[in-house]
Amino acid sequence: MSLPFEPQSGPAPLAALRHSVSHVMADAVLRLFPEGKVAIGPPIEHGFYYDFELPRPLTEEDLPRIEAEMRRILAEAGEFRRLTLSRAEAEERLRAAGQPYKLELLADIPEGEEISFYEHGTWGDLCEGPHVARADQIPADGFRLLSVAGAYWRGDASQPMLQRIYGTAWWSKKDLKKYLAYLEEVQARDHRRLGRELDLFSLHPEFGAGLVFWHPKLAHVRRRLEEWWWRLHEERGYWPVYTPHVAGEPVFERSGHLQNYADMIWAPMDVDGRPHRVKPMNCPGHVTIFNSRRHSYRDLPLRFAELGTVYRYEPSGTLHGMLRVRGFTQDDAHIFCTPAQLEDEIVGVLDLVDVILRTFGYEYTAYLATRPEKSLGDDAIWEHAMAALRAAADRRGLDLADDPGGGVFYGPKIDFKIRDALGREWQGPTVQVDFNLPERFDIQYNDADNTLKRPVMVHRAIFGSMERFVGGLIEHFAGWFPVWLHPCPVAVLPITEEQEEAAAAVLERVRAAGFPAVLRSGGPLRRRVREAEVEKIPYMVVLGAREVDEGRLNLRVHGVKEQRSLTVDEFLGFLREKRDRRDLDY
RNA sequence: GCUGCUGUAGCUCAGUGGUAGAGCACCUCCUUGGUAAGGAGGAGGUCACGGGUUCAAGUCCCGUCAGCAGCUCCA
Repeated sequence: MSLPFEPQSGPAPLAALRHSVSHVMADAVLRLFPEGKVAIGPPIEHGFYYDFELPRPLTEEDLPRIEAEMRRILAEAGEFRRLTLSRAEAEERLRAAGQPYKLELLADIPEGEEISFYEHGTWGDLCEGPHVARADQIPADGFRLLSVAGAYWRGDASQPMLQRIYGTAWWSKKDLKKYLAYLEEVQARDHRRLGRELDLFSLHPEFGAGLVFWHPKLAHVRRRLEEWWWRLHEERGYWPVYTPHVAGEPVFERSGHLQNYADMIWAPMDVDGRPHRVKPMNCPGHVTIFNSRRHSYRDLPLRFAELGTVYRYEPSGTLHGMLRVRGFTQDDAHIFCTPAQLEDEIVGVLDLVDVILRTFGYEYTAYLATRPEKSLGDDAIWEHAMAALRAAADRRGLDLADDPGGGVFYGPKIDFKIRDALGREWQGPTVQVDFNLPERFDIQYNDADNTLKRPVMVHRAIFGSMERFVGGLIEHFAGWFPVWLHPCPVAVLPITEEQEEAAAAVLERVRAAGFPAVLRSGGPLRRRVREAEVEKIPYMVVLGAREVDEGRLNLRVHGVKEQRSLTVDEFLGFLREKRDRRDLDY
């Protein structure tokens, strides 16, 4: 993740600063809670955390107190000293300090490795370092404690839950302020907040947690995306299919989903005495269509596409707005091809991924996820698939980072990570080769030599889920959708009642050209301009007596200082161009 | 799912165990306005839900549901 500013450098790497601040924080927390136990406290991307076991839960109100204590410590701490101890000495010291978690960490240090402590003032901690040299190098106004949350000891859900304090630290107050401003920007773009403010979507517990209601404006965005998506797929030889949302349980036993992911599938419902399930995936449906007749090698590759809505029973604590939900629509497709066609098919997918991601201004990185420990299929077939993925990426000039062992049990894949306007990374498209499902459903084609062969299957999704992708777009664009997606790019504002008729005529023409628009009359213009701006409407057409006389309109564009005078035709031409080129700016 | 926090008007939030509040949004009227908040009035509440303590609960206790910050998980 990259930040929109270049942080100042200091006498040590930022990570050393943050690590040191985390030590000072642990010192401060133990001064306030002498019976507390400390666990781990590493530097992280833009700050640090430290995990504690404390006699009572911390609240946000404790953070300023801890910060104050930290500043007291900094004033008197002096040097950060590194000392190496023998294992016995270290054990003795941690036992005396009553620090069971540290003793566990010590026991994990392999024999023969150096055991080091870092001390400042009266505090010492088992630690590899590195740290700053002296406490006075830490700017007292360059750090801030941010939040408290639970975290399992060693990240293991069966271990005790500790309390984690997150903080951030920089070499200057200026950088800290910039970072806090960045966090505020992240908050201001939060799709849940914009979803409410702009009336985009809602969630309703009485319908169920994690089920999204798309309000008209966001539904418009989605429809535009879907229309474009279908056009791109039809141009590339995909065929639309529709498959049922519910299936008898044996379908998911055969696919293996029930055995492997029972927890993630919604509870069964009884239909005519037989258990049925709501589908967690679209692939069994697509395979079933493939299998409904005998295929020739001449049919391949066969590409089935569906905006398929699936339901997965995600744990309650993981639900998050539109980004992590229990019902969502995948932009799913399955390609059935011969092993020899695999590489070309993957090239086609990589090309489509690039076309789609570039349109939104997303940068992306691709990862090749290789064979995991637990997996199916023999080595030769894995090798062939990985070679195809690599060769395809190579032909596209796409660099593949490695994700060793990150593949799914049924085959290797390429995953994309996308970077949004704030430099944050999101889970992006995925292309997966599958050897398992063709096997399980015994799918075949009749080859040129009149023998039955097993096709290879490629799963791929580009948006991933409409919910997650559109939620991400809300944040990426901060609610300012580009013209081609915008649910209402134009507000027509007559200055007085005198211009209402002319305004209505302009409104009609804008709408007829395919752009949603609203007419807002009554009350001061200032107010209506503000309201349209708050609603994130990029184009305001202002009509006063002057404009009506001249047969022109006055155009106010978001983010542009100068107003423009245009005819309606010029304005519509301008809008069409923005739309058809899918421009990202206004 | 786990830990902690939170749940009061559509939104953001005040509210000592004793008659339910503000700003914004909404509605009505006035204002006819030149590029980010004109004025006045009005309506709006099962204080998340279910139990309990108490003469009395928005307020204290327990449970449920949901949301939030993380953790674990995400075929």
